[in-house]
Amino acid sequence: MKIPKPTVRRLGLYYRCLTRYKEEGVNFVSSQDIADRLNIKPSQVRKDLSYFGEFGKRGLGYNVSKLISEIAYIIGVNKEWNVAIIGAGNLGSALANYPGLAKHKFNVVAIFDNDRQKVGKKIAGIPVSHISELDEKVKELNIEIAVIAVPESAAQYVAELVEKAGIKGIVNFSPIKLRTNIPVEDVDITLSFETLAYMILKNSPVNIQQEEQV
Amino acid sequence: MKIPKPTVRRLGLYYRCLTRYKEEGVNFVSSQDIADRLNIKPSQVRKDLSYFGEFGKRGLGYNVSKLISEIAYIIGVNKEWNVAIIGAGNLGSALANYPGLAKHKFNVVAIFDNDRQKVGKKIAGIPVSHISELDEKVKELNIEIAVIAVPESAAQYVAELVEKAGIKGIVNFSPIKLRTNIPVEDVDITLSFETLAYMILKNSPVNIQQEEQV
DNA sequence: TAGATTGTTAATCGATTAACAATC
DNA sequence: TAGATTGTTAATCGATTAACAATC
Repeated sequence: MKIPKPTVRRLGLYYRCLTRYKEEGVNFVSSQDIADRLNIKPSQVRKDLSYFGEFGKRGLGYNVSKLISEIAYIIGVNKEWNVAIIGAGNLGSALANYPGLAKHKFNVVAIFDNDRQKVGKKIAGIPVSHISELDEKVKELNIEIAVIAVPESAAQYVAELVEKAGIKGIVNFSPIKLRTNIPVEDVDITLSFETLAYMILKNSPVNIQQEEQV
Repeated sequence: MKIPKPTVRRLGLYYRCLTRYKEEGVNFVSSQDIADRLNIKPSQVRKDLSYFGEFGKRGLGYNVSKLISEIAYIIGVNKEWNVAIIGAGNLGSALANYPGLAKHKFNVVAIFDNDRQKVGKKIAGIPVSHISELDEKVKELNIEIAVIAVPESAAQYVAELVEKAGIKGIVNFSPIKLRTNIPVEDVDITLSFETLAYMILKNSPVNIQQEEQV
């Protein structure tokens, strides 16, 4: 069955929401409870879960611990992932230092750059390797995910190297659409700022733009 | 007229794509040209632009320079935006140091934290202010956008402070859904990794999960 | 049993795409 | 004029939501 992309993304949100409920000592929740916290509709929650099985009890709701482990299994959060960061610039270093990744079992185990000056230097305790060592390190360290944090001009080329090296998926921070045969998730920070800028302009009550859009 | 959210986001993509065409010395492009580079359909491009006006010439296409300035005006890129980062942790410092923002005229002019230890220290040349100075600095520096890079537990509270201070929009890096009356753009890095993880699992040819989803 | 809440169907809503007359 | 490409309508596709029988 075809699973809608937004459903997959929401699965991650459910996972977190349920983790919070568990921390609060709650054992059972209804789709309504989850929906309220996430600002969505309860039928959305039930529909999303129904793609993967029947996890609830009618009249009762969902067992929090059980649902957490079901979702963890579906989205692969029950597994550790080894991650390589390509590009040891500002963004790359930031991600290597970001504790949120390791917390979710995405372990940064290698950092690559094409600048020989940077090779050998440590970022977040990890020595930077030259990009030419990619194939070797991917096998050695069992790397499955690559983060692309290189300038736009190098991104497509790097994506191809990454795919050839046998990496299984890419989180792409560069602002271009990569052409690959492996899955890519785009995180486009600048685009988010631009979208926000548009929404702010549209929001302002006194605004020439407003007129044009009506 | 109601503009679809995806259209607004694509406007940013068109802007970049056109900028590249301009750098390449191209004067006119067709919707087909743009669509090819972005992996979308030409009718999508024309439809998106049509929400805002008639910018092309039939038989000829679009004047690159003219379309760039039209889109810049629509999404507010022709304007400088002053940005405050709330949270001087790893993510906050990374964003302050990220040159991609200033390049797109999103100028980080202030950084706030509630940790007195950090106040006064400089990040990317900007001294960290205590969060209690928010109102004052927002007026003084004409801050319109806040970046929320604080832990989950503080995010909603900070969002309310930000709104009260008169900031017009939020880019939210915390993993919770903020309840505000001003526009919010969510950048959920961990969620992107999780979504990728799911896609990788689904992609693997030999996989127990695969069975369940069919 | 009565009340609550699921899982699922069908209706609705919104976004994408194809098709084509208009026109450069 | 002939060829190309727009702007826009209508058809299609996909995702969300309401509604409700099933059932704990």
